[in-house]
Formats: sequence, structure tokens, C-alpha cells
Amino acid sequence: MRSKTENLKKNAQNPGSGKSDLRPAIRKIFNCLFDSYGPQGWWPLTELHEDGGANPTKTSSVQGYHPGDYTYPQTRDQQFEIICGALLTQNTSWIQVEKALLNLKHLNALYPEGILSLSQDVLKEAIKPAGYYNQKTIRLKSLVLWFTELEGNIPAREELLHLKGVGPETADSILLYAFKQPSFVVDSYTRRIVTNLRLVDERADYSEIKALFEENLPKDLEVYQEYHALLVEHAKRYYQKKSSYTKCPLLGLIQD
DNA sequence: AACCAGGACGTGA
DNA sequence: TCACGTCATGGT
Repeated sequence: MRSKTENLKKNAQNPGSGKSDLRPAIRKIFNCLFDSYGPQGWWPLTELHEDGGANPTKTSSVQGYHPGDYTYPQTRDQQFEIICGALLTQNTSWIQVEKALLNLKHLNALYPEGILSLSQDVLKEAIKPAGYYNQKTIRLKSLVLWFTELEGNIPAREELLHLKGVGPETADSILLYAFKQPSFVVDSYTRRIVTNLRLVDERADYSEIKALFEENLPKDLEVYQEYHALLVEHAKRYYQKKSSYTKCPLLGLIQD
């Protein structure tokens, strides 16, 4: 990742054509966050837990991250697990999703055919900790069915968006982390940060914020993966309570 | 004890 | 288009 970081710093000045040049700001933010927090090791996988998922009651020390290693997913089941996690984490904290994934793993069902073999009731009970279990049960099964019919192909973003329960963020998460496609992920944290820094208008929609990053960064998988994870880490520290927005160190980094 | 978490969707204006 | 209600468990 170090080379990517240096590469980013080197290209920091390169005027975009037309609109205001936000490239330096977008790159400065990345460098600042990376220097502060280091590589984040997204997307987390249950296999990488030290206990292999044997201790589901643990509530602290979330594991499964692989900082600096961009070779994941390495198997079809890992790819599948990322897709499941992307759906389950909608408006839900990751710790809850982790419990759901471990429940599935302990049912020996954390793989496509395994999920499909579960009854609605058992599946519903397994993913309960992740919330919205009624709709997520239905959506997860249809997502799994779609995945089994994919047969190794890389889906188009539009195709993902047609799936029930897959909106823009989930689609981009699946593309970026499961299929290694450079598609920038925008979540509510990202929105809070860029609006607080006044890089976009308050009412900017998803695609506008997505474009802000994609148009001002090299189209690089590792940068995209790391940037999103860093924004989440940063937001957990400064963007949970509105009162702390003003304490965001990035405010001093961007001069307008 | 409200409030929010790594959203998406259906509805009515 | 867009603001708003709904879905649901579990943490602070």
C-alpha cells in the first residue's frame, strides 16, 4: 500500500478540466487518513478470526480484518461471505452482522448451497441479530440464488441494482470487495464527511458523491477499498454525534 | 432512555 | 424527483 500512497501524493496536482479542482483535496484527505489510521484490511472475513468463529459470544475485539493484504477474497466461499455481509450490514452495525455470519457458519451453512438448504425459519433465526430479519431472509435467499447462477462471471452494476434489496451502496460494496472492481462506495458516513467539509452540496445524491471520488482519484482497486474503509474509521471517531463534527481534523486540511 | 448502526423500498405529494 | 414512514435487533 505504501507505493500506492506515494503514487497518490506524487500526482496531487493535476488540474481536472472544467469544474473546480477538488483533486488535491480528495487526495489530501486520503493521505491524512492513511497516515493516521493505516491500512484497514477490509472486507473482514470470519475465517480470519483467531478462534475461527468458535466463540460467537465475544462482543469486543472485532476480528477478521487483513490490513495491507489485498488478495482477498481468495475463494468462492469468501467471495460469497462478503456478499452476504454486504446485504446484512444495511443500516446495521458490523458487530451484529458478524454474529449473524457466525450463526450461519455454525450451522455449516455459510456457503451458497448451505443457505439455500436452510428453512425460512432457521435462516430467519440465524440472521436475527442483524435486524430486519423478515425482509433480509427473503432478500438473502434471492441474492444467493442469483450468485449460484453467476458461475464466475463478474456482474454489471446495473444487474446488481435490479436485485431485491440491493441499492447503490450494497451494489458498490459487492463490486469493490467481492469482485475487486474499482467502484467507489458511498455510505452515510461518507456523505456526512464530504458535506461537513463542504466538498458537495447538502442535497447531493449518491451518484454525485460517488463521482466526486471517482473523478479525482486514480481508478485503483486498492485505493478505492482503502479509502472507503478509512472514511468509515474516521467517521466513527468524529461523525457519530453532531457535536463532534466541528472537531474533525480534516476541516483544517481543506482551505476554501 | 432516546438514539443510531457500514440502507433499501414503497408511498404520496 | 423527493421527503417521509417502515423494517428490527442490540450498543451506547
